[in-house]
Amino acid sequence: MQTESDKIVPTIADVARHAQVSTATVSRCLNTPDLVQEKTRQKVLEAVEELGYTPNFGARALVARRTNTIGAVIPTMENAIFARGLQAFQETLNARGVTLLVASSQYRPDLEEEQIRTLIARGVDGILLIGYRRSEAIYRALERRGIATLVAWACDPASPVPAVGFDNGKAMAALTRAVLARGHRRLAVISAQTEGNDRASERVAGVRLAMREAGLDAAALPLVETVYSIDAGGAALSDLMARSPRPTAVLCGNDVLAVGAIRQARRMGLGVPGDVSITGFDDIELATVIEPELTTVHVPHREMGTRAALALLEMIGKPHAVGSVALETRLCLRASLGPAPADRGQ
Amino acid sequence: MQTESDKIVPTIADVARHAQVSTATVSRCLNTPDLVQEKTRQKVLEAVEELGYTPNFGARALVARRTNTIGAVIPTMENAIFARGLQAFQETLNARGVTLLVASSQYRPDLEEEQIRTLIARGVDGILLIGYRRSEAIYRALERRGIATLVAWACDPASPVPAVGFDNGKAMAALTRAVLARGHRRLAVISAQTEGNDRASERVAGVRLAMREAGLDAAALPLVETVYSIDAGGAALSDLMARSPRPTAVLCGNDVLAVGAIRQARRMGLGVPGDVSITGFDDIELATVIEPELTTVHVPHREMGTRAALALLEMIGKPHAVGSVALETRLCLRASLGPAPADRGQ
DNA sequence: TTGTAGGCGTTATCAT
DNA sequence: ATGATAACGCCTACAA
Repeated sequence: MQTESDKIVPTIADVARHAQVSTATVSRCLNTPDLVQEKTRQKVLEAVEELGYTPNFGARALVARRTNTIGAVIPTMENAIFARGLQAFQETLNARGVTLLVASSQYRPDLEEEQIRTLIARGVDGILLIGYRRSEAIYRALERRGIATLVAWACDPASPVPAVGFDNGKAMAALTRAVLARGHRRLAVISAQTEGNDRASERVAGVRLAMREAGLDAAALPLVETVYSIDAGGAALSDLMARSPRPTAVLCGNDVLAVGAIRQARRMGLGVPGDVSITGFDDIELATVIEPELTTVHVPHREMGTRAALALLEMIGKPHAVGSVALETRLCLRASLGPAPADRGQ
Repeated sequence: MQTESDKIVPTIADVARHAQVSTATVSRCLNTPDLVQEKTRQKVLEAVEELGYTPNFGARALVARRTNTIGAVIPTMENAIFARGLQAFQETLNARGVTLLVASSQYRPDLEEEQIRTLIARGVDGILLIGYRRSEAIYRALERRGIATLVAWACDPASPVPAVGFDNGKAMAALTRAVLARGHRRLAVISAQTEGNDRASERVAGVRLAMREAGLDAAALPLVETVYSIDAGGAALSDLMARSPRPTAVLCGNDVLAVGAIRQARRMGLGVPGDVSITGFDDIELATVIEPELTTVHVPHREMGTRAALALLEMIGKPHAVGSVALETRLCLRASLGPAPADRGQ
């Protein structure tokens, strides 16, 4: 029976003693095997095996001044979008021997700042952040320590911070044009909270842009901001449909809200798209599960995660600024968007 | 303009010099503030602020022999179930100043072992694992280092490894009984890969158990094992419905597969539950988005994540085995399960 | 090819 | 209440 106090974590010195060599030789066997003779290497590796030795991470980080760790702060994991991108991000890092440290901010700027500081303190070599909007102080802290910083899920080539993302506004404007092309004139929007969330605000701005292009009054656009959930999307739809005049098309800031809106329409006895067209953004699996299938914008989440990982690794290797990458999004026109119903004077 | 070489990470010595005290005093100010005079503390904290000092994690871990880090290895983040539980797990840890290190195994035992070893090397204080099934060697390695280990998403009180989870087999058996009670006699199952996945195998075993209780031939149960995706669930349904005799109820190992099966039934022109009843497991949001809404088993994912975090922290505090916790699951009877169609001789 | 020894940044144990 | 100093485990000149 092994009790707690028995726990023995072997150190490099134990291995050295066991193999009858110096600690330096052990270290070399593990880090630069070719600098040591076949025979001694054999001996050392055996000792390593036998003792179950693993280098102490802290000690190694202390001297190497690198942790082989990358941090990511995302709003929440409980969201297919981030989960999918993050999974790809993680797989890519992992394949290169880099560990991922994840934190979530729950969409709260104060929490995000705290999380970033924690990651800094942990000595991450690089960090992935969602969107640009945060305090200058944080960016300075990162820069001062030479921590590679990359933004994802957004992309503004004008920003000095490199990004791997896409143009939220442009994509939403394109979708809005497709809606307008079907004759809709009374639009409404259900959005995630725009406060402190540049992705959400840019999407709303995209709708407004397309409306202005079409000569509509963008300022009058009915807009409900709400939290991220299916139920919230439903509640927002109820709200909008109670207004007068009723919108004929409701553009949602993401698929989750859109699915909630469709479900609510169904419960209210409204036909989609007969009575009201509904669109989403992201193209997650949900989009083709709902009936009618959802018109949305496809975002290459996995590609974004993978390329973000590669970009970050490159920045760490040679810390000279890499350029931003804007990935292409794609309109997915599905049954939830139809022609505007004939105007019956209301 | 700041170039890379300018990066200066202040150390405790810099702070000490700045505040004209010893490094010991600085350390005390940060860790045991009451052991130092108000006046000097003031001075030190100012210096800390001014230099933007953060203690070096590696150095601290080296001497403290604790990292305040907990690792988790989950099959994938790209799965609402794990994402949700993990999010709660993370929030709870975070509130207590502990950082989460996440790795994913992509359902591959070899990768999982590698990930666990990486986490061990990083000096995690504790680790969360999904299900029990893995090599003895890994459990030994964890035990030898005194790393608190907890299993989630499963719960076998007989195992020496503590768990916060639920009884997959019992829950699935209960659901199966509800299906049988509606007159179904020709059941079939769509499951995730059972190889190396105790949650999946136990669910299948639960179905068989309930069948035997009802005097049915459990060995003859049609079973399709497939990967985790909506499309795969659909393909599996096609397969099953092509067999003779056709099943009247298809029990799926999780909601994602079930939703895929329902969508496929819709595409094949089959009525659910008129022609075939379909059930899931997990009760994720998807379950009430699909039409008809899905009969499934509700699992308290967030509660599981939170309690797992608390249990792990407790184990780290005083390393004497804590007991396993079996959470209750709940049947959610919804429209996708109906009475067995009248037998028309085939 | 291998060994010796100094130092990485912190904390904790002694003194003072 | 504060300061000097010895670990902690590892890597890497530098020496042999």
